[in-house]
Amino acid sequence: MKLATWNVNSLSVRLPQVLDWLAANPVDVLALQELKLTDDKFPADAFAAAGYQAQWFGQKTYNGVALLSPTPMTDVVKNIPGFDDDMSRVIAATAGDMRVIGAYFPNGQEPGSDKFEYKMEWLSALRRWVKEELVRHPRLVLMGDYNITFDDDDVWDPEGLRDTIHCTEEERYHLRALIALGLHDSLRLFPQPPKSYSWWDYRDAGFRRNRGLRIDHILVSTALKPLVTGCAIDKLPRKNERPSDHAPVVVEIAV
DNA sequence: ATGCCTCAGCTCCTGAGA
Repeated sequence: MKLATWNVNSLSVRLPQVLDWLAANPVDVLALQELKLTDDKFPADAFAAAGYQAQWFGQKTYNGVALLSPTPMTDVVKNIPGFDDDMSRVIAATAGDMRVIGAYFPNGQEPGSDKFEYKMEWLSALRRWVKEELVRHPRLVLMGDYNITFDDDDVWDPEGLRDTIHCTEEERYHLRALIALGLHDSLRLFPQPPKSYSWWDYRDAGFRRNRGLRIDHILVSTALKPLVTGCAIDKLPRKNERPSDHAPVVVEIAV
């Protein structure tokens, strides 16, 4: 199975690019984040014509997540059970015998802000739920835009950005706590080019200068880890005209 | 320098993203 995650920063704008990408990169599951559209505007017909069924959870202007797959997905869950949230950030489904969670983690804006506090609460709730999901579904993939870097290797300017948003110890604590549940960072299971990032600021020629962050991750459960045969960031779509600021991350699992 | 892009929308500016 091949699975991928991509923050498209408006599906309305990026739909042609997503369809092009799927044509060149057939996958079993694609998780999308930042749809920025309401459910009634989701282009289900366009994906169906391309051979993909969809489950989606939209929201006006902000957030919004979806899962695409050529085969039916079941047991769909939207957002974190038991965590009251007015933002559409999580969609989970079973594809084959694999549980897939696509998530758009809160940005957090700035340490100490209300949005940062919400991010911490959201992360705690996610962890409680994923812990339960892992019991029910040993074969589990948690992928999406985490808005958190693991360490300095994920940051183009570790000194300049130390303790800024995406790079704080509080955020990284939560990321390590997810790992401690029995999840594994797919990308780091394989050698990668130095300075591998998944997001680059639109401003100041961030992509051209490779001033980026690795904040989009695919975590796999311990049962899946030995079956993972590859993981990579696909920088090609970032070179498109009118690109998303994020690049897709792709994992291959021998199941 | 609370900006430098990009996107949505209460659209010709503002808020948010990261």
